[in-house]
Amino acid sequence: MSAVTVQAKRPRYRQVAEKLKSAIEAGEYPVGSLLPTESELCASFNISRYTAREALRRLAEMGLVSRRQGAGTYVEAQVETRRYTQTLTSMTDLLQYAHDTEFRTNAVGTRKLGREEAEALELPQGEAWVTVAGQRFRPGATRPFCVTDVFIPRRFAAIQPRIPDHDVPIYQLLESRFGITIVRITQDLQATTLDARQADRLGVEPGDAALRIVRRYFDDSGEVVEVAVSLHPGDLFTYSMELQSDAT
Amino acid sequence: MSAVTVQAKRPRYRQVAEKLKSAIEAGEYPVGSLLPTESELCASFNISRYTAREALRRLAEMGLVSRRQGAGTYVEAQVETRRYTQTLTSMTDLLQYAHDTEFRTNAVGTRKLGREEAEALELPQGEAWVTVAGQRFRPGATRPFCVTDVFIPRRFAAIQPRIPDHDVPIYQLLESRFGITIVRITQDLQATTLDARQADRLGVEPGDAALRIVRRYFDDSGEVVEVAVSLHPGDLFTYSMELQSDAT
DNA sequence: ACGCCGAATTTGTCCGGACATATACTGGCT
DNA sequence: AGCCAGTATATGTCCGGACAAATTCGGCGT
Repeated sequence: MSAVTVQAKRPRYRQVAEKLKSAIEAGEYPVGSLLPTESELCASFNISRYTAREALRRLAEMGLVSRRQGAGTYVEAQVETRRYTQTLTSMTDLLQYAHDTEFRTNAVGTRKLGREEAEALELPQGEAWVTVAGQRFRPGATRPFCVTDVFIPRRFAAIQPRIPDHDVPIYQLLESRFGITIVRITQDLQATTLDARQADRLGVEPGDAALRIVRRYFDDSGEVVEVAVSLHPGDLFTYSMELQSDAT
Repeated sequence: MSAVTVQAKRPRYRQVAEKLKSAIEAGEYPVGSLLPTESELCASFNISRYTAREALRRLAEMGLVSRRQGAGTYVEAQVETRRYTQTLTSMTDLLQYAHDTEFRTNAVGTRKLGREEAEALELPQGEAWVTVAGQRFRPGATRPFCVTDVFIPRRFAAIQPRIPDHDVPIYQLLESRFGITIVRITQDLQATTLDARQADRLGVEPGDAALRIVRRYFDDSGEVVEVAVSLHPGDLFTYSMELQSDAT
């Protein structure tokens, strides 16, 4: 048994990938520089092109390199950053309430935002927005666990009639009605104290704590297509999320 | 020009992948069933095994199928679900505060959890835990924007001396000291009203609203290795997250 | 100086073949 | 009936070769 075949249980392309990874981490190939070409790797490691390509593919999947036809293999990062990702398979995971909850629309209209309101939402004031206000109930509950204010740019005003009894999220209405694709969502969560009007809508006492969630939906051109502000009484709602580390 | 070569610009393996994807979506291959073997695909599509494998690899990357050596290719899902993912590159993204904030340790000790406490954290009572209490300050601030209680299983008690002036998150201490890898993190966010003791630690008034975040860190065997409970005054802290849709 | 064109280079696609390894199945034995 | 070994089958690894397509770059002409 020769010393070269000590770690022989792992496939060849993996061994090559690990060697290249170590070399990158050691700074032998700085970020931005080119890795050896496939044929050079074939020669230096005495492997076929298949094996070299498979090794490079692994590095690309790890995010360490990127490949461009005709150009070569560029080093993108010196270390493989461990990442934690939260994956939302269904929108239920985002909204955090089951599909069988009941939504009651309180008001639908169009209006310009006042200064305070616009600043609080970081939206341009002076523009007209379609606004929707509603409450959400768990089955059989008398007290809502959520009140929501939704703001939609005026160019989508045509969906207004379909809002009052919508049983899918409004952003989905927009997607199907206007052929939009939501590619980015931001969420801000903050604890606030309820004022009299908010407490009344939630059926709790003024001064109680509530979780305020501001969701912004963006389409592929980066435009805001919906802003939703939700208030949840502290005793009725918990926002849960789970993060998995990306396995290598 | 024949009708077969109409969509000729896309590579062959992609065309095969799309055909198989359509067949899966049409229910031709139900979830749980086996897709044709590679050699069958080679025969029916008149392609080489390379092309068949490349097509199947794409399907596997989409999550539609899974492959097992010796067994075959199983259908995993009927449709490619659009997913939104939150990616945390650095832990700063998870903890939501910059690295230059200052942590002051108030107390480190070991104790058994009382009934109430254990139930609130969903941890087994009766066991002894290493506990750490501290505050976190923004640079130059006199009021903390966060007070934290950390619970660590007793088998990690050896890190206690390194806690008081730690400048990296405690979970990183555990990882490097005990060779653990955190593979899963859960977070629960809820709005609460501060009692007198909590308000005092935060330097605010009792009855104020606060954001309560419970973080649980799990290692690769599924064991809890750390539980951290943070309280943030509502006026000083917002938890922001950004979700991207997975491009196909 | 500037742009265009062609040659060299590099990765992408595709083929045929071979052997390794994991899994499932079958039949015989206890 | 249940266990075990052998066999068939499926995917995994690896090789050699060939052509396609994208990129780069130098040289040529204007």
